[in-house]
Amino acid sequence: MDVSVKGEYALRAVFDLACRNVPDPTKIAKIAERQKIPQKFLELILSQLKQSGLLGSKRGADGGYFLARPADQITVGAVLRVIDGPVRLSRKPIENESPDSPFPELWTRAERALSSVIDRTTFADLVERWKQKRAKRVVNWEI
Amino acid sequence: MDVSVKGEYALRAVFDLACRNVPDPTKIAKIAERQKIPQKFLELILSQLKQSGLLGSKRGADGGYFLARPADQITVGAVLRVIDGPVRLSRKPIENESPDSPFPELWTRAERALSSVIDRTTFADLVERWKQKRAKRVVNWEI
DNA sequence: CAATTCCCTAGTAAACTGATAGGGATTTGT
DNA sequence: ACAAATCCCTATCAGTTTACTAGGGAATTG
Repeated sequence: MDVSVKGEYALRAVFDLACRNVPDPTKIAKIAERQKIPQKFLELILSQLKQSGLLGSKRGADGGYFLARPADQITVGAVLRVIDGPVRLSRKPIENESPDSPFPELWTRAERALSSVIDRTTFADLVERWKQKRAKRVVNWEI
Repeated sequence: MDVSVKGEYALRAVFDLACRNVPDPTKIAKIAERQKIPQKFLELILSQLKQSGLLGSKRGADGGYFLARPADQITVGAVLRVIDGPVRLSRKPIENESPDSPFPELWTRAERALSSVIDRTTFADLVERWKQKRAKRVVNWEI
């Protein structure tokens, strides 16, 4: 029922890329440093995100990773599903259970509720909210 | 992000008790048999549920387990929290993260969404829906 | 052409999961 | 009183998963 550490790393990494919404590639090392993620571990994560089509990459000097589409078309749910697998409460339909169990319906309702948050929240949303929060903070500071 | 097998066993066991809403204790062995749960494993689960106050028990011949309160006052969420720990998407607040991260807010929104399902669904609800489904099925059969 | 970067495959210690084993403590019908 | 039934408790364990680390190979570029 938890998002793994790997999943959180993935979210932080994509958020990092979404923040600087320039098309220039960002190096793994930079992301790892800024987000405090073990670099070699991050390599695996970014590679997975690339293979699933969320990120693009460029090799060689001045290479790096970048968002494969605009930040408002990448959801939190999409990233989590790539890294942590299907977002569900129960595991695949259980065998030993009586066929008319009351639980499958419960699970679908729970999953819909969850999905309504993570599949409707894009990284553009996250960046926007984050900027607003920062702005507010600065104002309070100045007062 | 998954409910463990142990968690599902716990739900099935409590549901089993909620179905026969008599105050008579039900034996572990009976529940294990009906719900197809390894008996020794179920003992651990029921013991946990008892220590957390959701179930009561009686020893000796004609002993067994029973609901500690009416089924409409026991939620799915309560059972899951006892067995699988706090129902949350992210683990406890992460240290290495920048203090004004956009994620904590996301997690609370997700948890609220999840909670709105599992903490509002009681075992009385589950039993009722299950009975309605059975009834419907029988009607369709007869047609 | 050599430096830089991503890319790929393995390995691995520690924790967690889903059990099983073996008995001990209590109650109860008789 | 006593033996059977039942819950109660601790320990153990194989298998899987998690969170990394290691080491190099492949592509790109200045």
